[in-house]
Order: sequence, then C-alpha cells, then structure tokens
Amino acid sequence: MTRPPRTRPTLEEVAARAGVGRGTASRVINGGEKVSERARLAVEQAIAELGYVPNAAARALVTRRTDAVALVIAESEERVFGEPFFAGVIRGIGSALAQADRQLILLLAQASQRRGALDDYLTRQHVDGVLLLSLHDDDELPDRIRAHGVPVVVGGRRGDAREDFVDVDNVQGAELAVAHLAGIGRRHIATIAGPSDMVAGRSRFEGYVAGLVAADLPVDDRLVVRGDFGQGSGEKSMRTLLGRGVDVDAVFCANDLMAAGALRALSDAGRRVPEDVAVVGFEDAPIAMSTNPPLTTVHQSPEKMGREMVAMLLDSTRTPGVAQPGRMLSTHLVVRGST
Amino acid sequence: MTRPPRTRPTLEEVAARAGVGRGTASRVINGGEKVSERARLAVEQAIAELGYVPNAAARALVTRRTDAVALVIAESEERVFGEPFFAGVIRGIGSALAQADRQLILLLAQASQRRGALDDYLTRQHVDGVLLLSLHDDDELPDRIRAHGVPVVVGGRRGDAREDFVDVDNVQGAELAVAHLAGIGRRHIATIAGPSDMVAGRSRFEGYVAGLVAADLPVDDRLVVRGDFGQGSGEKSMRTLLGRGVDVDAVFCANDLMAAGALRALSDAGRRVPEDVAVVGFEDAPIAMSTNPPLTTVHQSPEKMGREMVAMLLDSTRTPGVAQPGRMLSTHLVVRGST
DNA sequence: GTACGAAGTGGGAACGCTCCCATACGCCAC
DNA sequence: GTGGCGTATGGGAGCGTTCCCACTTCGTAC
Repeated sequence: MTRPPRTRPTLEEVAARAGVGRGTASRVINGGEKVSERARLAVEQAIAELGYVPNAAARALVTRRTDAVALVIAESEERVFGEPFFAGVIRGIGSALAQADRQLILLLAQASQRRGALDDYLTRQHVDGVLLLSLHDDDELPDRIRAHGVPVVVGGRRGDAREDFVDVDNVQGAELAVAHLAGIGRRHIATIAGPSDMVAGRSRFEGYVAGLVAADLPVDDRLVVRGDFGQGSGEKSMRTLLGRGVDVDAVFCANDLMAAGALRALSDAGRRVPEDVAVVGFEDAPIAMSTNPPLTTVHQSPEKMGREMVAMLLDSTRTPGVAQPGRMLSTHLVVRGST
Repeated sequence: MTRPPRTRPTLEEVAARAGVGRGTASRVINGGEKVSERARLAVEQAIAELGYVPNAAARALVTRRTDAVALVIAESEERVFGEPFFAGVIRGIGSALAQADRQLILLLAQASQRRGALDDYLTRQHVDGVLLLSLHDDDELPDRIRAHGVPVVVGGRRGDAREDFVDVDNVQGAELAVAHLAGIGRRHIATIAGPSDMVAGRSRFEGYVAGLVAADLPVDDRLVVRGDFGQGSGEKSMRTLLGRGVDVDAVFCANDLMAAGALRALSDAGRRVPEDVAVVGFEDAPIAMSTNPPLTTVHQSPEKMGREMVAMLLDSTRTPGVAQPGRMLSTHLVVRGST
C-alpha cells in the first residue's frame, strides 16, 4: 500500500546532465524538430548513461493517449486456445497494430474475474481503443465502454448491431456452399447448423436456406439438425440425420469441426464421400486439409478480419464520434475431395 | 497527434457536485476511513450522476503502481494456441491475479513486433511486474526488465538461472516414468527426447538417464532419438528407432504429442502397445486420454505453475530486491493403457 | 546600421490524481 | 468556561511529462 521509493531517473535529471532545458530533452526523445545536433547528442548520451526510460503514466496524463489497444476475448480459455480462428485473428491484429506502432494488450474475459474489473480497466484510459471478439449476442460490454468515450470495434457482428463491426459474410458463404452442391447435381441437401444464439450459427443457416431457394430446391425440416460447433456434435448430428430415413446426398456443415465429425459418422455408416454424400464445411480451418477425404469448405480469413478491425479502430480514434459502417468480408469456396 | 479534448469528469468536479473537498472525494473512492456517512453518500451519488471513472494515468503517476501484471509469452501464436500447456498456465495465472485484484495483461512477443517495443512497454511502468513464459534459453528479456527495477518471474527455468523462476521438476518426472517402465519388467527402454535448446527437452533427457542408472540399466545411444515436441516428429522418431534394428520394449517420450505420434508409428509397424512396446508420455495433455490405447504419462499441472508464478511475483513486489529461491513443482505418474 | 524572420532554447503551466498537514468541530472531563 | 483529544475535512504540494509561449541568437536583406 505504501508508495515505493523512486529510483528511476526523470527527464529533468537527463536534461540537467546534458546541460540543456527540460523542453529540449523532451524534443529529442519525441523525435522533435528544431534541435541542434549538439543538444541532441548530449541528451542521447545522458539518456544512455542514466538508463532513462520515459514514464508512461506522466506522458499519458498529458497527452491523453497510451498508444495501446486492448483486444478483449469474451470466451473461455478452452475455446480461445482450441479454435484456430482466434489465433488467426490475433495474428492479423498483432501485425496491423505493430505496423501502426501500437501495443496489443490481450484481455481474456474470464469467469474468474471480478465483475466490473474488466470494465474498470477499459474505461480508465489504459488503452486508446478496444477490439472485442465475441461470438455471442448478449454482451453489453461494447455499449458500456463506448459510453465512456472509448472507441470500440466488434469482430463478429452482434444481433442488432448498428455499431462498428467487422464480420465474415456468413450468409454469402453458406449460399456459395449450397450453390456448389446444387451445381454438382445434389438435390437432397441437408445442413448441420450452428447454435442459434451465435450470429455465425444463425446467418450460415440463413444462407443455407437462401441457397436452396436460389437453386429451386425445397426447404425440408427433416434435413436440418442443430449442433454446437464441436466435432462430437457433428458426428452425433450426422447420425441423427441418417437415422431419419430421408434421402440425403449432401450436407452443408456450419463449420469444419462439425464437418469432420460428420465425415466420421458417414464412414462408420458405410456411406461413401463424396459418391453417396457430399460434404461441405465452413472456415477452412487447418483440420479441413487433414480429414479423409480432404474437406471442401468455405474459406474465410481470420487474419484479414483482424487487420480490418484494427484499421476501423484506428480510423475511429482519428475521427471520434463518427460511427463507421460495418464491414462484411467476403468468402470463397475451396473445393477438395469431399464434393 | 493532437491532444483529444477532455470530456470526462474529474475528481474535482465530482467533489464540487457533492459539495465536499477533493480529499474527501478521493477517500470515498479508495474505500477510505474517516468519512462521514453523509459525505460518502453525496460523493457516491455525484459519481453515479457524472459517470465518473478515475484516470489511471494520474493515479499511477502518484502511487507508482498500476495494479496490472504482464504475462509475456515468447512463442509463436502457433505454439501458444496449439499447446494446451499455455492455456493451463494462463488459467492459473488469471485466477490467481483476479484473487489479488490485479489485471492480467497478455503480451505475445511476436516476430512482427518492432524490436524494442516490448521492452519499452514493460519498462515504462505500465505494469507492476512481469511474468515470462518462454521455453527457450537464449532470451535476455528478463535481465533487461529487471535492470529497470521491474520484478520478473520466469516460468520454465532458463539454463543458468539464479533468477526467480517456477518450473516443473522435469528430471524427477522423467525418472518416475523410467522407474515405472523398469518396474514392469522392461529392459530396453528407448527415449524420444525433446530439443536440446529447451530446458524441458534437456532435463527430461537427464531424468531418463538418471532413471536408467537407478534401475541398473545401460545407457545406449542407439535407443535415443531427438524430436521437436511435434506429433509428426514423434512418429518419425519412432520409425527411426524401429529402423535401427535394436531391441526396444519401451519408449519414454518427452511429451504427449510425440508419444501420440509414436503410437501411430508403432501401430503402422504392427507392434502391439503395450504388449510389445510400452509407451510413456509427459505432460498429461488432453490428447493423452484420446490416444489408442490411452497414454500413460507424467502429470504436470500448468495451472499450479501459473498460480505459483503469481504468488512469487506478488511476493517480490512486496519485498523488492530480495530474490526468491526458484520453485520446482513435483509431478506424478498417471498409468493408463499404454504400459 | 537597422529591421526582420527563422531556428533553437528554457521553463511555466497544466494534466488528474494521492498524500499529508493544518484546521475545524464536536465532545467529555475538569 | 477551559483544555484536550479524536474525528472529519479542505486543499496545497507534488508526481513526470508535454505543450506552448516568450526569449535569445544569428543570418540576411535593406
């Protein structure tokens, strides 16, 4: 609780040692103009000798900027570290921020965390902006943060959102998948959909329906099962589908993990892929290359999503208050052995 | 570059609205003693009305504390997100810090990062302390940070380290594994070791040798292969081992992923596990439960490691300058189907 | 020789908070 | 009434920066 003693040199000390004023020393540090070569060298030497490092708090206090950006991931560690999607987004965000000379701060919104601690951190101007990655709808965090004047960009659109967001165009991607299946002559196209409380789940299903309509195929409830994006649930859903006794010659799965599960269930049931049943996934995750047969899937780029989020955030720190239109990232189909 | 306009209420404004002095308002916010009920209520109401949030920079400037701790992971995203070990450590760290009311800040030391940006961030008193998770030896980051008076705890001991660290007792764990194999009558115990530039690799090998010696078995170079901790390398190493034409009735693998690869190679080669060859892994990662047969392995607890790191760091912020002795976490063997 | 602009410099003020000291206000004992 | 003590309170000082203005110096044009 007590205040630790100061040991670190201050700018004033640097200036004194260099025989210049505080202002000049500051100018040297901030790459300033209008400093004589002589003064610059003296200051640089003093900095090196004293091991001076600027105090971020003092600087932030006056500049009102920290040059740091928070990425908040509102998912369990299990998911964060299990799904390659997150690694991709983080890579994209990291490289874009590094280019802009901003520090990335990763915050995991954990259950263990005291309620409100995260809000506090984000609103106390520790960071210049917040990137939020959550795949669920019910979070009010972005609104609470915005209320304090901190810019926020959400990755993965929320249900109603008029807010700044970047998302993959799930509807278009799913349409693409269904159009492909219809294009190779399939007429009984089933789907293993994602959870309906997640945007990705809902809109990929929406795209599936739109795709059927576009191909002049009927929408049949018996061809729809809902999973939870896990591999096990894909396997189980596929079994359910087969157990219903309806014709199925193709399945569109809302993500690759469920598609991998479906492939396993099909193989167990003695159905050949793609001859008897064609399978399409969504994401183009690493697993899509290592299934048997390799998975045809809708390619999305998490890295690009990350970079877009950063671009949007930096934009809105430059022009505060001006809401950006949300951005949808298009997808394309990667055809492999499963269709 | 320009300074954004101030819009947020300050403590002074809160105090004015509540009809009290700045000091009293500050006392209320910091849970202070010696405040009358009347003043407390007035201040709390003013805070709510104005939506006041304390400015972290101003506070840090005077208290010299930020109540935030950085966790630096000096690995590629690929590894960080691929190995469940990291998720476990982060979970442990996160919960321990939450209990201590500290914010966890995750920094990934990426290649994309400007050289020095990380150092700058860590030394500019953004954080009260640094937890470093790196499995390689060659990093001087901890020394550089310590030189600026910021406490550091390293997870996974470095080669020479006299510094504060927490590590799993790899030697003891490997000895345990070998003793177990010897105990069930195996006499030709091979090892698929880890890379020699990583402590875990070296010391698990060291433990392997010690285990052989303790069991009165000869150490035979032809029974040693080095992998890189990846599943593919485990498979390849096992093939190498089998190809050498020496008797092998057991394999100790330096981690579970390589053990999983080894199991696959053994199955491909028509060797039965555990009848022909017994296999032991290290880590007790999730994959150990899902191999065929389930893997006997040395259990370590990444969560515990995380919690220990936090405890040590908080200790050294309380008593600065006093180096803590490093802590070794013991392991135990989990026997499953592969032995 | 004077006037003027550009270049370089020093240092006051301010950022928003916590710490701490001086003061005010009871209340009780004498 | 006076003295003394504990409890609340207000506000000055200071944390280490950046910003900006006023000042000096020097070179150039007249």
